[in-house]
Amino acid sequence: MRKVTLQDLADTLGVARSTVSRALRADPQISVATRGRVDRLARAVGYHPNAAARALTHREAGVVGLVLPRSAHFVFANPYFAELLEGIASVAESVGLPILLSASTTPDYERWLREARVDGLLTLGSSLGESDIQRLEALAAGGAAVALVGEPIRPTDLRVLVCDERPGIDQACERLANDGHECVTLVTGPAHAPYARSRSAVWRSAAERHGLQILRSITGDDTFDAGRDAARVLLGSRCAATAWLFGNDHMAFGALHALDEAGLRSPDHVSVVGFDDVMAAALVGLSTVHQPIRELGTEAMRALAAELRQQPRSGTPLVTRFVPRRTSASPLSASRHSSEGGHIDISEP
Amino acid sequence: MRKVTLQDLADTLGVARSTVSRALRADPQISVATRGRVDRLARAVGYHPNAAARALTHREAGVVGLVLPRSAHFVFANPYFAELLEGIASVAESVGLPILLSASTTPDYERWLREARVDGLLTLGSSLGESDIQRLEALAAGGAAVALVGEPIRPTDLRVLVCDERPGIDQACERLANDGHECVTLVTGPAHAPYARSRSAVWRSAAERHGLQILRSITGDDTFDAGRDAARVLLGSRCAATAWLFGNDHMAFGALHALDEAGLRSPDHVSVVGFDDVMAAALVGLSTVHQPIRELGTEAMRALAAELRQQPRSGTPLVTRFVPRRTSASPLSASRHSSEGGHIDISEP
DNA sequence: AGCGTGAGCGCAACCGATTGCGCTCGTCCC
DNA sequence: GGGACGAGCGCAATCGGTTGCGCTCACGCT
Repeated sequence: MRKVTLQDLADTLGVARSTVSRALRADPQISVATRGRVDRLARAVGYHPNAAARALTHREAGVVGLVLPRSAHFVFANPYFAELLEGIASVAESVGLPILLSASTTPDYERWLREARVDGLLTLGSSLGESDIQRLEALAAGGAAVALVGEPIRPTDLRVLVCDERPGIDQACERLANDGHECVTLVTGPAHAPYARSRSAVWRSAAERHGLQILRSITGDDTFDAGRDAARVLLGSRCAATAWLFGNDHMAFGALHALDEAGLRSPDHVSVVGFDDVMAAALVGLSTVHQPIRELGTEAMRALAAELRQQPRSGTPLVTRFVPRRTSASPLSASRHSSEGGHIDISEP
Repeated sequence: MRKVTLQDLADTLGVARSTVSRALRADPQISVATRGRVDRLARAVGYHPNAAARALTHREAGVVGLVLPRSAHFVFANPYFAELLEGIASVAESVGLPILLSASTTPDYERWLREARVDGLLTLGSSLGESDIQRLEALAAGGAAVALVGEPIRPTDLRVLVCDERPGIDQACERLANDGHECVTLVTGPAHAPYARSRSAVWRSAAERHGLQILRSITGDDTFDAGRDAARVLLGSRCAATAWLFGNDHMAFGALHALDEAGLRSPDHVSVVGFDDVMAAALVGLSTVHQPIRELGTEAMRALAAELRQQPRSGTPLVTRFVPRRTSASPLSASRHSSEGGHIDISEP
């Protein structure tokens, strides 16, 4: 792949490099005649300006970094991220900002900024620790363009994109209460993740508001397996809860699988409510709190692009809503065992 | 984010730019004393060499492009790609080659090569057309490093990574035949995609070898919906096949969903066999042809990295095998309707 | 003292594109 | 016919790092 340069074009046309450059950028101070010759030749030989040289003079890479949380396995196994990435990728393509993928847990992305390899960062939250967030804030405070999606934190220099979890969660609790539920179990993300603590708190307050008692509270690492294991524990301990509330659909799916393994079915044995409403939720009939995941991704990418272009931008607020499906119903099944109290209430630290 | 340059370091130390550069690269012709001073200062101010400038002199970007087939939706919705990406991303991280994501259906990747934005391309097959492949071959013939994964084509300048589909498919057909199946249906990917034609041909020859008659052959676009629709058609037409063979798990899942909708169950009504063995397959008990997807991704990335470093590399051959699970069994169910022949055999063009 | 030697560093060109400035024409006007 | 003017283009510096080459010393040797 012999790369053709501006100088090559200039040489074969017998003009200066600068003339070719100006002609290609449609500079009016170049005659239409030469511009035509230049354009034709450039097209003929398939000339494209060297990205590195361009980046050097323009002082911008024209690339944004996408920071994935945790391992690649964690991200790609979770359908929530799949939809999020879909939204992000589609906008990235339409605004012409290629995405550099940071599959690392290590702060590679910080180096990328310092190397000017990327102009900004789009960070996917939902498992960042306090320290990660502080690091990002430091970068943003230093003038870097950083957007954070799905991480409910105090407003700072970061562009934070979230949707309001409260309406959907409130609706879910209201519905459960109306259906006759009184005791529930909460299974949320890791206690060290701010996002998980926030969501957990929202579930708690909504439950309390609607008179649902949280018999037990479990935290997992947001994976399918964590949901499955939590369900096994609950089944094994004969918990009296008539509904299980989850921090995300992925864990809820794990729980449904555990129920299936045990020969039980939701909502007959227990109602199951997720959070996210990933596409598969509709397929398996999971009752869940709908979150416009794709929009979350597109809005985040658009916000970042706007910041890079120094354009102001008013984001449309995103909001959640409860979507009742098969896995939530009245707790009327006879297959439930009532407990005589004494269940341990594991509240997170 | 004030970027600190080599010149800045040189100025504060009172030495030449070149000295700083050499010191940082541990050039022996720089005294240990100055090297120490340089290193210390560089670390103190958090210096990182500008990626664009480096790329310009080194004549390589240190980045590889990842070309996703079709739309972002198509890719991220399919668990096969999730696992593939997982493998690719993990190796990319370990060999220090950032990934530039081409979410585009348009040949952006070609521009990236010409702009020297990437040093090589990793292309995910499984839905490329003839013309796409020819374009890639042209790029490779022009000296570009191009790897193609999951696309069984004739050997060329491309590094092609596939695993041998035949053993697993043969085992599947053998098992079905042993279980007493005689008539099957084949549902594979789009007829215009070489990979799909190849896989279809392998299924056909294996079926023939084991005395399985292919009553009907349907092509879909490899999506969940395509599988669901194919199943609906089959259910509606009361096809006599006792087993449905799929080109991938994703479509098989769609079919299982259609069966569920119809109040039917596999293998009671019909045996279902997929291809890929994505993680979810084990969960739902889908009988399928196992393909080491993650290894496919890691091997492809490693092969590309080796090519970029001009290192020879011998890939380990990857192979498939049949994994019987719940959805395949003997065709003994009474709920099946025998057909009186006359079913149309839709063979692809 | 004179010379050679080599360690240690600076000068400057280069990668490829962009851009301010100045040069060279042709044209028009008085 | 000579000067002013502007269209059209070239020169050269610049972005930040890399690298061949040459320069400047201190030192050791005869």
